[in-house]
Formats: sequence, C-alpha cells, structure tokens
Amino acid sequence: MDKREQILHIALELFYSRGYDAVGVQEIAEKSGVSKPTLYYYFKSKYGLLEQLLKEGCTRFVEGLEQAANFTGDLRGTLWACARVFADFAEQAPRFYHLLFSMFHFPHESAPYQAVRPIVRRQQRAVEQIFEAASGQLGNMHGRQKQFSLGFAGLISYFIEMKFEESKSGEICISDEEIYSLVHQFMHGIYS
Amino acid sequence: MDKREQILHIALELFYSRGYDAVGVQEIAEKSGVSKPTLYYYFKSKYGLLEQLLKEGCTRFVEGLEQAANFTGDLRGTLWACARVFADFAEQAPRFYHLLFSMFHFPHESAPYQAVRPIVRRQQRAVEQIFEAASGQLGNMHGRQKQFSLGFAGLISYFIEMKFEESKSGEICISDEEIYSLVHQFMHGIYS
DNA sequence: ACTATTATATACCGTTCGGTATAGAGGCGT
DNA sequence: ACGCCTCTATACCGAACGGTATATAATAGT
Repeated sequence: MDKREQILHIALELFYSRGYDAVGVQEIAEKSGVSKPTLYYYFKSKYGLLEQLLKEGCTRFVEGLEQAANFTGDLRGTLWACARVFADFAEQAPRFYHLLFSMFHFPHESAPYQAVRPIVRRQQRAVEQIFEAASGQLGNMHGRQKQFSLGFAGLISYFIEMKFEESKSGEICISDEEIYSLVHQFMHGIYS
Repeated sequence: MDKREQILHIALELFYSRGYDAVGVQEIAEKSGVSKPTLYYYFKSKYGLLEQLLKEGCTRFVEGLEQAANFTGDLRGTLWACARVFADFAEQAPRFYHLLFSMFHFPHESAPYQAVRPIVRRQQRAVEQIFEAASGQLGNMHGRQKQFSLGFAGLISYFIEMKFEESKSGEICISDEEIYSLVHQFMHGIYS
C-alpha cells in the first residue's frame, strides 16, 4: 500500500473511532508511518484530508444510490433497491458508513459537516426524487414527499445502526428478507 | 442570571453550533464574562461541564418520556404521547435537542458520546418497553421489538430534523395532527 | 472583630495543535 | 553530467489547548 492510501486508511480508522476534531494530524502521520510534511504534501490540510477521504469513499455509494433511485413505476422495487444500496455500503465499508452517517448529524457550522454537506444533499435529493416521481401515481403523498423521503432514510439508517449495535465484530450482514420486511413496514405499517 | 447558569447557557450555544471538541474552555469563559478558574470552580473539567449541561437539560425530557412510555393497552395512544414528548422537547429547547441528538451519533469512543450514553440508554429502554408490553397483545411483533422501537425513534427524530431544516428561525412548531399522522404512518404505512 | 467558606481573577504551566521553511534523496529525460 | 520533478524528513513556528498555583474579595457564623 502506498503512503497516500495508508494515510487515508489510518485517518478513517481514527476519525471513525474518536471523531475528526479529537484526532491530531501528528497522530495520523505517526500511525501511518510518515512524517507530517508528507501528509501535507498529499492533502494540503487536515480538512483537505477529510474531504478527500469522503470523496473517495462515497463515490460508488452515491452513484449506486442515484441509479437505484431511478423510479420506473414500481415504488416497492425502487425503495428496495435503495435500501439494498445502503445495506451493501454498510456491509462493505462499515467504518466508513458509520463515520459518514455520524457526520450527517454534526453541527451545521462545524468543519466536518461542511465536508459532508454535498454528500448529504446528493443522497437526500436521490431519495426525494423517488417520492416525487411516485406522487404522480399515488395522490395521497402529494406534498408529503419530503416527509416520506426523510422517514424512509431515517428508518433505513436506524435499522443499520441497530445492526451495528448488535454486532460484536463491527461487521454486519443484512439479508434481502430483512430489507424486504423493512420496506414493507415502511409502506404498510407494523401491523401487516 | 448567575454565573454558573451563564456558563451553561453559553456552553450550550457554542457546543450546539460548533461541537464539543472544536470549542475551547477559554472561549466559553470569555463569552460568559468569567475567567477560566471560575468555570473550573463550578465544573471540575471541560468534560464535567458537558456532563452537567446534559444532565440538567435532559432530566425533564427523559422523565416525561418514561412516563409517556407507560403502556396501558393503547399502543397508538402511547406512541402518540411519546412522540409528543419528543416534539415538546424540540419545541421548547431546540438548541439543546439538536445538540443532544447529534451526540447520539458520535463515535462511541469519543468523549461526547460517553457523556450522552446514559441518556441514550434510558431513552431507548423507555421506547423498547412500549413494544415489549404491546407484544403481548400483538403476536406479530414478537422478536421485532427492537426493530420497531428504533424504527419509531428514527422516524420521529428524522421528522423533527426535517422541521428544523425547513425553519429559518431555528424554532419549530409541531402540531398534534402532524404527530398523529406520523404515528399513523408508522402503524399503517404510507398508503393509508 | 476573627475566622472559615464561597466565589472570583491574574498569571502561569507544560503540551499539543495545525501548519511550514528548508533541504535532501531518488528517478528521469536530455 | 545536469537540471527537473516527485517525494520525504528534520526541525521548527506561533497559537491555542486543558488545567492550576496563588492571591484576594466578599459573605456568613461565632
């Protein structure tokens, strides 16, 4: 692994476990086996390192989500596909997933939130788009697209969070059935 | 306002807007109009200040939630009462609410999360208790209490977050009808 | 009046923070 | 052999960090 990758890897590990602000550049460099100027050579600042980390870790996820959110008439299927993208992401890159979603909730003026803001936006727009496209079919959701999209995203991410808390290894596995059940719950409530 | 209260007030404002780690004790003291040793006189450390802030701000909320979560046979009514407690809290202390819920998502090893952990626990237990009590009535939710409780909490907090993002003033108002609709959505899905 | 306790400030501690000036090593084309 | 570009380290910067030793007002009990 080259040094640049190594730095990103260690930074993820540290930001994940203690948070961006609580981790010093010094420590990242030392644990990566490089000196500080090397880190500053690749990423021009601590913030730049965070940005790059997010950018390189999210590309596939966000693109996958946008593709899955392409509504073609089947709401259940579309929601299922989106939930699957979330779940795959959380399975394949659990630390990264956790870091990302914790940053979603940071104070809006903080540096970490500034860095995730574009990703939050893209993710939210993708999910909203589903319900906007579907509102043509389902009159009763008119004007409630935003409520539904946030509700859906909230349901998914809380479910994944629950899986993390259950897991001892830090790794999780989410079956297709679980996702189906979750989407079903969202669409038809807890009684069915 | 006495100095102790003033410090807590300013600390809330600063932690809310930039996060615990990014705010220095110096700044809190200066903006509160006191010197650092005064701050350390009332709260023995920066972390102690955070703990005290959370404790004093949460007591009423958590107690209210535990009371509302007392299941007496009416699931819809119980969920409604709980959601109302969340909403009241968010209305009455928006900054505090936001700070608290952002800390729920911090890295588990970080100092801020250590401080909110007991509150998270109490809150989760209260909501779980509802579904455990209700599972006697509703066979189909057996074994899924945790999923439901996290799903419910997720739905509520995402809804409130949405209200915050819509609001320009930072203050929000959540009507009884909105809460009813939210609980209904949770129980019967988005189609009804 | 004397003493003890509470509440406050000045001035300082060592450490760590994010970031950089400078220089050297290694390959690479000419 | 020379200059150029990429990569890396030593050693340092001023500022800010969390926290404290010490002194002093003010208040209250006796």
